[in-house]
Amino acid sequence: MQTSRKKISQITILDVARESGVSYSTVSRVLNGFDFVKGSTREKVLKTAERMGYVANIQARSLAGGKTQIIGLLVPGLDNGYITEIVSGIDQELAHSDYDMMLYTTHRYQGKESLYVKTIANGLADGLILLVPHNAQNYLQALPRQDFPYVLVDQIDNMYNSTTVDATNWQGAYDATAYLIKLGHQRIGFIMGAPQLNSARERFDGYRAALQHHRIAYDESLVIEGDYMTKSGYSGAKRLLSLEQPPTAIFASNDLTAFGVLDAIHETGLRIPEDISVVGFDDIPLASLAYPKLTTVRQPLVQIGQVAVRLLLEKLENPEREARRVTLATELIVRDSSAPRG
Amino acid sequence: MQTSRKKISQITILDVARESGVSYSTVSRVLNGFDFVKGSTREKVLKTAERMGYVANIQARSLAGGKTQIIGLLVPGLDNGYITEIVSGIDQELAHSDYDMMLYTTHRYQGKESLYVKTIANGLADGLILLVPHNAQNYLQALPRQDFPYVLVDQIDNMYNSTTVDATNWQGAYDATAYLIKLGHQRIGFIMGAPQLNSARERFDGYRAALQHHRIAYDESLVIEGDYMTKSGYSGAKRLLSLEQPPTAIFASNDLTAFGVLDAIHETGLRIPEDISVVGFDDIPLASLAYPKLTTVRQPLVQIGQVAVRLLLEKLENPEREARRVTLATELIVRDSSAPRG
DNA sequence: GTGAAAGCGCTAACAT
DNA sequence: ATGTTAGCGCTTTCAC
Repeated sequence: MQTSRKKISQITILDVARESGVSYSTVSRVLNGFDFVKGSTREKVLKTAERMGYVANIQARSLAGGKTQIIGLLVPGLDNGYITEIVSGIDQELAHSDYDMMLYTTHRYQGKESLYVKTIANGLADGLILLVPHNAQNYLQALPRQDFPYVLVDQIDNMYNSTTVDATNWQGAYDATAYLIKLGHQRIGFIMGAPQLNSARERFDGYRAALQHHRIAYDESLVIEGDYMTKSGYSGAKRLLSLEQPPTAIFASNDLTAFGVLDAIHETGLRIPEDISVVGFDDIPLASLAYPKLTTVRQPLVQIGQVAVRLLLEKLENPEREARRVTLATELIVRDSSAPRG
Repeated sequence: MQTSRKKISQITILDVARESGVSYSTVSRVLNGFDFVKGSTREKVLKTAERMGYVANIQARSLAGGKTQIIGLLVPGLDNGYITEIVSGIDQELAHSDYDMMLYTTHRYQGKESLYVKTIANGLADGLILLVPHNAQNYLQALPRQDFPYVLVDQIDNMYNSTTVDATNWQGAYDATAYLIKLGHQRIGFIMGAPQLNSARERFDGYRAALQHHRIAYDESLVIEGDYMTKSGYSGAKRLLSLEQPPTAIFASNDLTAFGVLDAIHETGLRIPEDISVVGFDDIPLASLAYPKLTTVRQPLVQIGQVAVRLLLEKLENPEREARRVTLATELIVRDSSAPRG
């Protein structure tokens, strides 16, 4: 179990110190951008460090109580345009900062999440972004004390008062449903997302609210449980289509689900949108690549990631800052998968 | 510049030692699975560590010369199903091991790659997987001595004798082209990938070889430079379609490019595959979601990731192991975007 | 078998 | 403005 590899010899701060004729800590100060260093000394140190190809040892820095300039990112998985878009936003925003990103996937690793959080918070990173944590409570509990800076994305928590970023899920779903109603659709199927997720519940509520406001009776048989995955869209649509009175439109809780719906409908030979309309949610990049191009509710995915980073950076700079919740607006994007009721 | 956050107090190995009435180093030995520890002691230590919620500090472990149980992963970006599929394979395989993954995106950060490599190799990780490094040489050079374990995915390097994983790009392209020829196509457009990538050149060679073997004259006007991105597929197809004698089939160097081709063709009103056939490469998940479903050359993406991990783990266990190159087979997947010449 | 002690490379008081 | 020194939490000789 012990393959004690020799430590690869490194150029340390000490080497740089020796080489540039100053002390140990002066080099540290220069490297950390401290003020009280003479200009000429700073120059000299920087130059020799550069010349010697010095690279800071993050472990040591972290251990000694310094910052790692790394922010941890916990995501369920990478198999989803929704996630990767947000990650991309995080990535972009981080590029403008001095921070690097370290990404952990929790997918398939049940129960490992809290270990990850602990490890990250133990010093591996200066801050943490939790993407769609399926049970935020558990994770947050794992945080050693609540003073470790973190931001929740697309999931609220009601135990700790966390800083969060999300989108107007309710409003988005309401808008999409109202839009379909305006097109003349009365029987609108709904395929729900993973019910443990806040967004799924909010979208469901938005759907129902729109029906109610337009005096359309809520029909339980038109609502299918799902999990935000393509498969659930496929099977859900199959079920809806086999109803005695099938819907003339289907609102899928996210685009991935909508793709499954599209597929199921294609198989039956029905035409989209002539025979049946389909609307998704998220506007992931593929939405406009699908055939027909998907009408959907756009979440500003990239922006969500960027805002998450900004909020975290704020916290990092000023730990006393109050937690807050930022909710970004969604927008209905009408493409080719929806049309007036035929 | 200095927001000296207090170090968050941790449960250390020392706490566990005190609590279980043994020494400091005994705990370390137990935690590292050393042999010479009495069974009862081991039990006791393990139990108290568990009870106290002890989580190892990776920084400290690494600094002291231990292993981090982290493998670093360098990817250009996450905006591509091709990458995320491989990452997913890596992730899956890692789940069966004691290692965690730390992912770095180099996208947009020109010149930062070698810094990353250095940082990672400095102790942040025990090994490194480089995904499609655009100029491997530069990175590898950065590795402090050549004894840091790493694996190259989908890119060969001819300077250092690196362990690599890739797929049969040449053969795959040959097969796809030969298939189109067999369908009766004579004028086959080709949209190339990013020319600095090995895979792009190999696929191009495969395309030409197939033409030659079937005695079809190579027509330069049918070959468009691209970069593996959707846009280049779109603009490339537009150009091909506006030719005096447009091709009856287009072979795109990857699926992303093929999507752009599909889009461009749809816009002109031409039917796929009746009027024109399209073939891609990679078989990313969307390939079967596109309309029409894309005929493509499947790369075993997930498997590539898995193999990369296995090779790295081998190296980790036995640093003396020789470098080797594993090339996995591609497979032509015929779907709905190709048909005999009309 | 187990404990004591010396670092790993760095930051952050504390001096000067 | 710069040097000195004490750790951070851990692994790893070296003793016992």
